[in-house]
Amino acid sequence: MPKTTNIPAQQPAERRSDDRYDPRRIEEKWHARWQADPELYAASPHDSTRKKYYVLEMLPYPSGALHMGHVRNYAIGDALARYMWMQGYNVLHPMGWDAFGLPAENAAIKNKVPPKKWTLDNIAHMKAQMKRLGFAYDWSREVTTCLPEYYRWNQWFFLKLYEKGLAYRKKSKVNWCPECATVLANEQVVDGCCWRHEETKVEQRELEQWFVRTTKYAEELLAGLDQLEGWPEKVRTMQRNWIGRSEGAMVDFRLEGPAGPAGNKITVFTTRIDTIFGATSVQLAPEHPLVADLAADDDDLRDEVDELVGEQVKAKEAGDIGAIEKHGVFTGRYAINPFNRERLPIWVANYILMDYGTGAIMSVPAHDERDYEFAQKYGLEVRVVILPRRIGEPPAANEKEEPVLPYTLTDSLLINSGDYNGLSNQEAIAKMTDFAEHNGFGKATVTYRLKDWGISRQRYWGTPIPMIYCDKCGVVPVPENQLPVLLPDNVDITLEGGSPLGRVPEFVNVKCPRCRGTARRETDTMDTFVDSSWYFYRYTNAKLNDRPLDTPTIDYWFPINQYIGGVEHAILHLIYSRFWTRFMRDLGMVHNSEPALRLFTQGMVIKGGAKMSKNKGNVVSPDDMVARFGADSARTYALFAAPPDRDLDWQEAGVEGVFRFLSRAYRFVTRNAGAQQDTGSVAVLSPKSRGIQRKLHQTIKRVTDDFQGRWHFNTSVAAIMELVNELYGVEEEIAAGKFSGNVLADAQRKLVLLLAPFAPYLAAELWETLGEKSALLRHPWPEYDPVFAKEDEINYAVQINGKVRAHVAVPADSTEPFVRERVPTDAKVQAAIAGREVVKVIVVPGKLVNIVVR
RNA sequence: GCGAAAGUGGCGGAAUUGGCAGACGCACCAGACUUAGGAUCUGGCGGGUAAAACCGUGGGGGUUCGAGUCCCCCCUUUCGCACCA
Repeated sequence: MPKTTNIPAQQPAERRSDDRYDPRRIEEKWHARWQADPELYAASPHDSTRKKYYVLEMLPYPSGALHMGHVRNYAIGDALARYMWMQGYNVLHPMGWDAFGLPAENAAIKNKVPPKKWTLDNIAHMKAQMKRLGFAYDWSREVTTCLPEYYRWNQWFFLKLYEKGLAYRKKSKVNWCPECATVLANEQVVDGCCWRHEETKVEQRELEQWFVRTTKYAEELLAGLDQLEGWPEKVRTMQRNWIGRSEGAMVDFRLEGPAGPAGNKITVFTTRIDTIFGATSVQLAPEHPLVADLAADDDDLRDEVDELVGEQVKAKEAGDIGAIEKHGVFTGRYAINPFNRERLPIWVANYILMDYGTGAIMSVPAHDERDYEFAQKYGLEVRVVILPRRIGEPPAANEKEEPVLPYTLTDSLLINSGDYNGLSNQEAIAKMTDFAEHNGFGKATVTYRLKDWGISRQRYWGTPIPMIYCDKCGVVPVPENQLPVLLPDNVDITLEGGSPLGRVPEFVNVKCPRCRGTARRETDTMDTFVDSSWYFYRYTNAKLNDRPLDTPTIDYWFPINQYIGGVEHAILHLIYSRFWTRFMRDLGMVHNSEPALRLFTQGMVIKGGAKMSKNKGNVVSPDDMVARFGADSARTYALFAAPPDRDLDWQEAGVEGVFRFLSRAYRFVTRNAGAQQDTGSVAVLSPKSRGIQRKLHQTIKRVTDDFQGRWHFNTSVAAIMELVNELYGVEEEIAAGKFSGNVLADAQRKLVLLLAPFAPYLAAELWETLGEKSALLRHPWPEYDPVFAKEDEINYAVQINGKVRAHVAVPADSTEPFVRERVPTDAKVQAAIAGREVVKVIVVPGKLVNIVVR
């Protein structure tokens, strides 16, 4: 353990003990008091007299212990919650546990401890840590997702999804993580690897799985982003990209020659139907169903296609499908362009993806870089059909028909396109789509990159999917009144051979709810992102046991005013929960369409330039920080070291600095708490008293502005440090009885109020020291008075030709003409401009004077 | 390749609208108090100079009385997207 300079316990005992900041003593004292008062942080259920404020931090996975990222996240939310309480709001500030998930199973395998015990033990420990850190949570609303009281409603919602046609079962290629031994959603695959195992390549497996129809809300999820002005633009962009809306048209190209089982036409998706006269081939994804037909009697072609499939799979697994070297093979067959009856060769190409659009494209080498590259490689015709020129504009003298020129949809027109020549691209798109629709070989289409959410997991520690398979009746939902389907205990957990629940006969074997015949339960569990998609609704009424939530209560609390968490959930959790909210809205259970008005994504906590991780051995333990410096120092440092949206480099010496600051605040207030009050006759304050009064109000303004605006709590803390430094500067005057007692008492009380959101333990202790009996948390936030904050005198910076050469003090209420006249007469200024001609004098009121000379 | 954010002392960072660059903290240096200091207090602390001048916000240009801040070009880092037809 590294040696530190400033451990309270190591200070000699003979120092004046009442003068020494001992966070352990203070924090243990208040911790005990706060524990005894469960109502302290409770939100009022329905308080129409006060405005509500719902501040939410993303709930943690109970991995075992809090890390510094948690501390930072919660320190931000807690400061905000406490500030809003002091502003008089009815604050809802809850906490819970995202308690299902694979690590519990891994721990079970490794340590032979049941997942439930492991999880609940971890929760108990982490909850104690949170309480010790002084976070003001309303624990009466705690949500633990692995308990039947919660997950039964996951099952209930699943039945609703099924009832509404939003949950369905489908056999398809799915992402499989061999490390997790389970399927992953598309959102959980990052660069071809598992989101939890960054080194593990995700494999493709053909499985029958449950899907949730997130795509039903694709359009709305996209459009809603425009309204989410309180969300970081970065997150909105990421979601827009993920949804990947693309407007275009489907067009059928009839197959020439015999048709096989896959039909007699190729449907392509294109966003650029206006370039269709420039199409010189049709290209299929290697896994397109038609390819099997075309290669039916051609072993060589089949081999070549297999090679293409292999190349694509390899590139996908490597995560660089974008860099794949284009490779294709001509099938020997042709398709007919419905617009001009041309025969186009049909190719199969390794860069065409089956899971986007229709898995088939028309290739227009002249106006698409990829098609151009492919055409160059294989000698396909390049036919220009667009000129980069406005309609009616005369051709430039050197106009050439060149491929792949940059052009916009409005500044261009069609050529070599039959009846459509001379139209702008925009017009052509509309007319050609119409034409295709009227003639039955195409239609306008919107495609999305977003896919339905695969929620089946072949794991034990999750919500059982409430479905039953009956040989006679098929898929039968578990009747609502039989919920919850309880997760059995004592399950043999391994990471091999499918769902652990499948090895529990008393779970699997069940009577069919319809025909009473023998049937089998679904043995997969739900993705844990189901749990976190709606947990924040449950907080409003966590103990309801006859329904998941109470709509009037939701209407009072929602939407969430401020959501705070890591940017790593920009796609996953934040898109699922936006989906879930709309689904609940359409069930009539909530009336908001978005869960959260504002989202804040805090930066990471790093150490020595690297993210804290056990592998790198650079983890700082919150317990250790609390033991050595106290919770207040750890929390305040987490806010002081960097603006909350930036990465924070944890430096132990910095925590010591904050500890020193809190010590100074503590010592000042304890030493001067009993200062005598003025008798009332002092009309004019001493300059130092006035100075403190001014600094106090300037500080109130700075801290309040930070809460209202940018949340740069690092500058808030710095401002309070300045105030404390200034107070130290007047201690002699206080000791001599020359300082205004009223100003001192006011400054001390307000200093404590300003500290309260950041260092709640210290603030509570000092509040009591000052003889205050009221609850600090509900005490009104101090108000800034501009009259007190105003400077008496302004020290103007005087520039000569833009360089500062002197300072001249003038009374603060000086008019601009006065300053303009007074400043140049100053001796130092005179000396600086001696002998030169004054061309111009620029006065910036309250700041500076610039004298331009020649 | 496309898009976004960032680049300021030895370090973390300040400067919200174009107006005194480096607040606040760390580290460091000096002094005071002390048997002692790793406590506390006071002072110093971008480079440079005896003191000035002068030079300094990734680099280069520009606009302006005045640029960390605005404009143009370039470099680096981080993040996101990347044959999406």
